[in-house]
Amino acid sequence: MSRRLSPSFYTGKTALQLARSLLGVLLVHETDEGIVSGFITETEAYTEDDPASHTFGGVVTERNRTMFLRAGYLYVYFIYGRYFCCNVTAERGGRGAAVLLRAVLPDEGSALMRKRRGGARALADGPGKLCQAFGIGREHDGVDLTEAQSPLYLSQGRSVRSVQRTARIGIRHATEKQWRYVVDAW
DNA sequence: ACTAAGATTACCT
DNA sequence: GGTAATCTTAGTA
Repeated sequence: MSRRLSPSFYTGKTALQLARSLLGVLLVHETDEGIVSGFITETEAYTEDDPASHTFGGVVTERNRTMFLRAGYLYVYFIYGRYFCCNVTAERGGRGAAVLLRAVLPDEGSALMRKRRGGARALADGPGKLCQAFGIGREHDGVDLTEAQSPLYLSQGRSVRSVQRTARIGIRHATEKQWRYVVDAW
C-alpha cells in the first residue's frame, strides 16, 4: 500500500502553511543502494517577498528557477562549497516559494545513512547532513515529488502533537520572521 | 574577468 | 563558543 502524498497535499497552501504541514511527513528515497526514510522534524519557509530567500524580488536565475515551479517539486542547491540543501516548492507556478527541509528523524535505512555520512553519529539533524544521508544532490533539483514513479517522494507520516515556531537559522536578512517550524512533541 | 557572500558542518579550545 | 574549509552563484565591470 502506497501512502505517497497526492498533489492536493501541496496545493492551496502558503509556504508557511506548507512548512507547518510537512512536519511529521515521511521523506523517502529508493535507490539501488537501498531505501532510506525519515520523519520531517524541522522546516523553514522562504518566499518572494522575503529578503532571506533566493527568490527575493521575484527575479528568476539559473539557480532559483525550480522555486518558481508549482508546489510539489524538489529544489536542491549547493552551499558553502560542500553541502546540498533540499526544499519542497510551495504555492502556485510563477511564485518563487519553497520550504527548506532542515532535519528528519531516521526511520528506515539508518545503516545506509550512516555509511553515506562517513560513519558519523548525527545522521540527518541538519539540512546538509539530511541531503548527504539521503543521497540527494544536484541531479535531484527539479524532481517532481508528486509523480507516481518518482523514487524520491513524500509519504504519510506521523501526527504531530505540538509545534514550536522560531526564527530561521543561519541567515543574515529577515531574522525577525518566525518562519522556522520544529516538532516539539509527537 | 573578478569578487564577495553564503538557507553549513566539523573540529578545536 | 569560535572558526576554517571550500566553491558556486550572482553581481559588478
